[in-house]
Amino acid sequence: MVNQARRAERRGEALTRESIVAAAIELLDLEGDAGLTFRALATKLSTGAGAIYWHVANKEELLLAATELVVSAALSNADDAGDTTPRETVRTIAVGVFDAIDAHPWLGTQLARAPSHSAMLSIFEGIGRAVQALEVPQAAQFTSAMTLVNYMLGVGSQNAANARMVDAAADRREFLSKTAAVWAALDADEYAFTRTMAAPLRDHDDRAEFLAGIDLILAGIARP
Amino acid sequence: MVNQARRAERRGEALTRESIVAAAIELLDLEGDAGLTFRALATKLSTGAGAIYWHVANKEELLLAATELVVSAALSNADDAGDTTPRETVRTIAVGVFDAIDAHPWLGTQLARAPSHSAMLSIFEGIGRAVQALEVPQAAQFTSAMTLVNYMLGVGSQNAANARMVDAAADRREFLSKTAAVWAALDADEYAFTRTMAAPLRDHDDRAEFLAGIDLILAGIARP
DNA sequence: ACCTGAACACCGTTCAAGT
DNA sequence: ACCTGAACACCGTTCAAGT
Repeated sequence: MVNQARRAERRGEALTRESIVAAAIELLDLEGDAGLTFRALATKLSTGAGAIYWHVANKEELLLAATELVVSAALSNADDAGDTTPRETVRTIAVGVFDAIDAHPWLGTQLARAPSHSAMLSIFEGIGRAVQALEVPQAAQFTSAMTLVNYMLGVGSQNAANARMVDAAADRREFLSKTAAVWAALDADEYAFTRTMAAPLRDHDDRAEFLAGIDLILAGIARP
Repeated sequence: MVNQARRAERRGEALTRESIVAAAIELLDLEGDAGLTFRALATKLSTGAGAIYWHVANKEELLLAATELVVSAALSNADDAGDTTPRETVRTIAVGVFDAIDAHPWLGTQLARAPSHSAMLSIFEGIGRAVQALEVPQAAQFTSAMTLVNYMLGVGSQNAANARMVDAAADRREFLSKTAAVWAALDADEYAFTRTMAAPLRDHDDRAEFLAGIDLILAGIARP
């Protein structure tokens, strides 16, 4: 009886792995990494916390599945871009991952946390093929692909961390200009360089900056 | 009376912020990220969990202090290297951070988690000065320094994650060769590139590979 | 000023019991 | 087969009470 009531609340939809992962993503997007708890998830799905464990082994597996789903969506978008050069392909994949992390900041944390899983492999494969197409010598392909992917990972975790901060601050622009103010006020001797970077920090565009880094690495790859 | 007994156990040493941070680092090194709890820390320091809060605001501040201490030690080592070229300086700083993360895997997670704090600033400053010395044009300095630091961050979080995995596996070599075997067995169409990278993955040296990535970026920076 | 240790409000996960 | 919901073994953090 009580069961039936519960099921009715979720409109007869059975609890499935897919619906659980989808709800987890919604929760992560809305509340951030800390927002995903089995109790909150259970409430959202009108069920008990324990029920989720029948479909998903544990929290790690749930996060892995969420990551995989979001990344594969981003990469299949990138697939449709119809790039004409390998350089463009690298940029498309990179921007795809960047935008996915922008839309789902928890993804940055997640990718940095479990680099060996399937989402990471897909990214590595896509980048690697483009590197091959760039006619990078066999021996340099590993380093080239890894450098690109590691850079993407670094920016991703930065963005995830920044998103956590911005949550506290009112918005991103304000956050950047506050940080820039801190940089500008640093000790003139100890932080001579960083001080001069306050203005670029305040005015930069994250996405453009990210792509500039990709281009820098591509230039290094192309160099004999 | 009971107080006196406690104090005697820790040999009369007062509980200080420094001793707490040092104990936290030991715990993190020995047990990993999950090993640092206020209860474990209190036991190690022969005190109560609540006592720690008189010296440290919360867990985040504690992790920040631990990160700062380890990074500044690594960077001051790098300072003593007596590099002759800016390229060498970049490599020395990069390797210093790499080795610090190698010795303290939790550091990789931590740096990726809170990029705006003081440890990250010190790294950025060191790299930035070297970039300036490379005579990179003003407008490109921000991108150049950020790209290097983000790459270092990406590798760092990878290494932290790998260290977590290796804990489960017997040792690193075994872990790499197992992962390589998985790569080699991937679908021939879907993972054409990654399959060919199984051998490089198995045989590569982390440190050398990391430096090769730094050199790649440096080559891109030097390119007109 | 500094410390104690119980208590609070959470977690992930398990599992007997239900349908 | 699938779900419930109480229970277990943890967390970080607070705080009245002690010295």
